[in-house]
Amino acid sequence: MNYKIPRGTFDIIPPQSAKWNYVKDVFRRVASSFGYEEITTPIFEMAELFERSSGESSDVVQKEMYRFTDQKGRTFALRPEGTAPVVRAFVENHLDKTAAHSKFYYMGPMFRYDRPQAGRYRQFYQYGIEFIGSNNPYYDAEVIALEQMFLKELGLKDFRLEINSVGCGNCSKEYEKALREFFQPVFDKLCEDCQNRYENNPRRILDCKVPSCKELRHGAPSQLDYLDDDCQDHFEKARLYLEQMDVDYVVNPSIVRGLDYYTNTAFEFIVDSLGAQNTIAGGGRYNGLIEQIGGRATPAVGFAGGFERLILALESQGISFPEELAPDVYVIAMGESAESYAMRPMQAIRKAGIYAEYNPDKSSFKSQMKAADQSKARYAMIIGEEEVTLDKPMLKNLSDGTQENLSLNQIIDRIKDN
RNA sequence: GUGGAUGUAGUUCAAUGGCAGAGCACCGGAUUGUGGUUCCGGGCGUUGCGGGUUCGAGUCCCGUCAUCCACCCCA
Repeated sequence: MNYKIPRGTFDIIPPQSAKWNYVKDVFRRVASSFGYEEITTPIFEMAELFERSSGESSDVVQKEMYRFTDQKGRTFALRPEGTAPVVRAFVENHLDKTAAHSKFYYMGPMFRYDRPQAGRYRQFYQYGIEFIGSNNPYYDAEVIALEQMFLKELGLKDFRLEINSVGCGNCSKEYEKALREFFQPVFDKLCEDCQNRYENNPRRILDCKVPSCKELRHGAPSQLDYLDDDCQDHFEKARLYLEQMDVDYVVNPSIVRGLDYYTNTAFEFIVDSLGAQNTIAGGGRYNGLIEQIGGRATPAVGFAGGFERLILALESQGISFPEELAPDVYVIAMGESAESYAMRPMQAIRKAGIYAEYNPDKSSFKSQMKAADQSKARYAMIIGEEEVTLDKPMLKNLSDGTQENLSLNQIIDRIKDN
């Protein structure tokens, strides 16, 4: 084998591809029932789009972005996430001026240079929802309810929703200041990672798994105590709507989003059994992003989910996917004249929308019957010298063993009847 | 980017430093007109790749690549 797939990437081949299509179909259906429409953007954009939107100091920008320059020296990046491109498209198509609000869903590959492990890949596939155009907390609840309905529709069990509010530009900064003041006296006792977090993202100290850091954060201030009146009200209303829509959640004040543009509501859907990479979807409100990208200030909320992790979770829970496609009819022909005769009824059957399978490489009659059986076809259409003379193939019901010589029309009717 | 585990047939796994094997799957056959069971037959695998030690390496050593686990980060 001379060529190998790049690290952290994977092929989606049958029968796995059928599972992916099924999950995508369900997502499309659920998104449509909430009025969301599909948007597709390029998989690469100007690198600056992500640098500005995600935040220069974010891990995504600092070390995970696939950057490249083209023949004219322009710097692009393979998209590490889906929201910034959607917002770019929104602004570039003047939707900030022409639409009261926009409801988008998307799916496609994202790219991050990260060390692969189960549930984490360098090219991975996300689905996402973006609602742009209102600060009404109803929409926070709507996008969350959509994701929950999607997961339930697939039959996923044992997942939980955690929500938080990270506040707006003002109260968020106040809170981080308070956090730094709280940890400042014990700075030397924090682990090395947390000492870095202290400057870059002090909220993450609340998430650290090192026991000593867990001790040190007892009594640390909570973002929820630092929300200003508007943010407080927004969070309460979003929670109320969730309750009214029967969406179960727990408030987790230590939820942090990795990208800089999030405001107010932040949330994650988590499946514990997945291991370290257990967040299957995450998102929140990003009221400042559109203006930051150059559009008119427009509030928005959305989320993204990972197909790999979702499918991993579904499989580990033994959830059934639609059965693989089995032929309706398996065509068996004996002898040269039968083989050429068989083409005509076979094509007619296919044209009628019936799945007919045929394997000319199987030599003996017996091996053809065996193949018909293994294919799980409902019927075998058997054609030999007699059938050619009669111009009536034999249709055999493979589950009860009955068989009968029938005209082409009779065959099609019979198969369509059940 | 850091630490650890593992790489043998399509797959799941064997093989004290001494002839690379088995189950399952797959293919063919047991009178080219009747399928699931059964029986018979079918494997020359760069033992992930490259070096080294040795009379001899799947096995020991070094490097490398990949996967997995944890950290980190996140979907």
